[in-house]
Amino acid sequence: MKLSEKKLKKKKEEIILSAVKIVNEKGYQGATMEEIAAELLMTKGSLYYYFKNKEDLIFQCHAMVLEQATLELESIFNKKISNEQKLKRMIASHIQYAIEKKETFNMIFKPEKTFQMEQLEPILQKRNEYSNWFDQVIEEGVKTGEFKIKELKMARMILLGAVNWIQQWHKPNGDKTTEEIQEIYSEYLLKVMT
Amino acid sequence: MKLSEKKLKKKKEEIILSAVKIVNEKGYQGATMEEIAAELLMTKGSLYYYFKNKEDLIFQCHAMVLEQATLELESIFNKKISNEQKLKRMIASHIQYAIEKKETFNMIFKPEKTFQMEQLEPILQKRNEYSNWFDQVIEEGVKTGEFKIKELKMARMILLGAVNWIQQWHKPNGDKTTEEIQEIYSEYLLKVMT
Amino acid sequence: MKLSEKKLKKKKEEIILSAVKIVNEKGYQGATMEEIAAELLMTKGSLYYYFKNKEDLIFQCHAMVLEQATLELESIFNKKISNEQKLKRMIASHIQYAIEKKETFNMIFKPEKTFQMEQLEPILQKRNEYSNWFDQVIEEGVKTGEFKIKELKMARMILLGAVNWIQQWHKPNGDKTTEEIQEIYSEYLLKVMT
Amino acid sequence: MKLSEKKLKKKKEEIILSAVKIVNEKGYQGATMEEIAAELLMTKGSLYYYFKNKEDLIFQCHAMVLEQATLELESIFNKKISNEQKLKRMIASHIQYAIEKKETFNMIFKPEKTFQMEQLEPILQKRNEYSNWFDQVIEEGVKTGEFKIKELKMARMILLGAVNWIQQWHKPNGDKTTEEIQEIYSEYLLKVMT
DNA sequence: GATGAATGAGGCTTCATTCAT
DNA sequence: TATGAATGAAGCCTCATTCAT
Repeated sequence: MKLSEKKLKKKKEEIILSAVKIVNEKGYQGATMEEIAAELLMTKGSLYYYFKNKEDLIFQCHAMVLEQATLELESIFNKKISNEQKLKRMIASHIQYAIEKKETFNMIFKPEKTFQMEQLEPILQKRNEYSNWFDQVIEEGVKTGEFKIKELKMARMILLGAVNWIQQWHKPNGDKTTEEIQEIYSEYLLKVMT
Repeated sequence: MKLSEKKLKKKKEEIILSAVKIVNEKGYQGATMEEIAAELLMTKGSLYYYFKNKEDLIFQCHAMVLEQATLELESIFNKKISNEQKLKRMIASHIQYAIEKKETFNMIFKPEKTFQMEQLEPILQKRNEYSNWFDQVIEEGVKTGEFKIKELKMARMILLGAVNWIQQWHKPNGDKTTEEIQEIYSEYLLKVMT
Repeated sequence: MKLSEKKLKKKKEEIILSAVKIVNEKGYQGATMEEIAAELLMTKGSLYYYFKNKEDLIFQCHAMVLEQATLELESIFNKKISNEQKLKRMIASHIQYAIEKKETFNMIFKPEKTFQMEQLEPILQKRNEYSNWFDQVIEEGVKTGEFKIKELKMARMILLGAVNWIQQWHKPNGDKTTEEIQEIYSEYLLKVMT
Repeated sequence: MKLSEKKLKKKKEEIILSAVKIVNEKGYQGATMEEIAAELLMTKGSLYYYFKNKEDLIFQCHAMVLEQATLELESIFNKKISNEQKLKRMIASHIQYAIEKKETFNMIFKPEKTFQMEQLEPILQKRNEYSNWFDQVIEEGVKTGEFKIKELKMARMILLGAVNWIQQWHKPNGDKTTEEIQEIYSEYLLKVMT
């Protein structure tokens, strides 16, 4: 039945969203099934109808969030604009996640050491996929002469690290708007590339 | 009694070191008093002679580590070298922590959301002290014309974020030595400043 | 409605058979409604259409199994053969249950301590009915002089105990066939009676 | 410290005894850590100071009980009496367990299907050790001509089965004393051997 | 100072049971 | 009739904390 399947999927997603929220507030260990369920006005027992156990649930959180973020990067990559522009936009996209979708963002870049090997592997792979879009743009940019760096990977690491850090200090009502931050960061970070 | 006080302090430090290690491996929630004690061939009961409770212990871990790291920055700042050189050395010092003293490092820059407000405040203050040495060097550099940036705080954030990120990807037997990483990072990051 | 009643009864029996199987594998506590239902490609919710609750279902398992086994003994008792022959055949029948219908057999002679008094009573009564056929044959045999024992009940207990125990050690591919076991057991056990 | 070790051992034994009792009343699955602890006026948490988990506790129950029972058989075997006498006494010993130490007895002869392979193996071995003393007496008896049976194992199985069954029907205030039961059973069962 | 032992709260998980559809 | 979904009680287990010795 298409309908019931859809419903199931939707519910799963709701739960995942709730879990993402709690996990980002409290971390993997700190998040409790109780709280995740309470957020949705469910009882914790119900969660086990949808997910095998806590690890499974948290794993699917990672998977889902990474999926979305990666799609966004991909679409930027496929636009017909200069590599410099692409990189700027990617940085902006990433910053927006860090600031405005703090919850989902943390999930991507705070690799908890809580997964068994079998589950950890696919996550790391998906994370690589995500980073890969940055690498590709930088590489292209180097080819076209827009960027002038030798240590590609290092440059990418600096870039991601700098941007990820934002959510450590950013506060909703700070003295800079999201746009300003995006502007300043991309300006300064592009300096690294040139 | 000077002697017994010294002994007490030494013991406390031993415990803190053990705790730092475990916390960085497992996180705040994951670290157990049992394990922290076992590391020192003690029983967990004994820990409560030295620390009021788990939170207190972990708090003092942060305090101690930050103290040390800050002293190191201070000594660099007081050397008679150019601001560019100072910044390079600070970055190098920070990178070394991130790579070779991973355990203590994490403690500085992974602010767990586990502290009550009373305890959190002094930690944040100490962290500010640490960051402050970076700010001061950058500010001096701008004054002398070595650096040319308007957004001081932002630049410092980019710098710290980039460097902090290292320990997310660095592996002991990677293809770059600590020195190479220090070299590349300070080169690329100084580009931001100029 | 004859037809729908028949259907209902058939379905109930199917469920009972499934339950018998699972209970004998896992015990009362270990058997789950989920698994019992899964065996029949149903969902556990459906079971409650046919049975009031788990206890009721398991109870009816016992009832059904005992019914069948008792009928078998009765038919042996009504044959025109010597009491010695009858007893031999009853032992053989019981052994066959123990070996080849292990699942149903366990149900008869592993009295779980899970029933409330109201439910337990009728089960014990039915079990008595079953045992009674043994008693009657032995009694008749004593009257005719075929058997020579004073403690009838004790003798029957020894007999049943010995035979019930078979399924504790019997393995499908052991070095004795069912027939051999039936032969040896009835020979040895008849020694007790004489 | 000899003393503290002794205390520990004693406590463990107390817990085991409590567990044996509960398990025999409710079975492995039915017995709860809560109840086992309550019996000793402890809290369930404390049990985990002495045993790794439920399985470990129950396993040690089996081990302890089997140990004791086996020692008893061994001492009978080493007496200077006829094999017929030995067998009679062994049966009596076993019956006494079945009747008066019901709780420990069940543990020996109700092989729960709850142990992992690693734990199950040593238990089965110990059970074999126990049965072995019966085998040896029977074998010796056959050699000396006291017993006249071909199927040794079968005879032993009949014997054990019959005796184990006692506790299924025996009630504290029945019309036979333990001594009478011992008398009748050994008389009837020795018939099988001759 | 140190520890063995106990505790109790809280977390994960299972499962019989219910009920709207 | 059947089921998908939800519930809540109960069980196992962990662990910070306490305290008598």
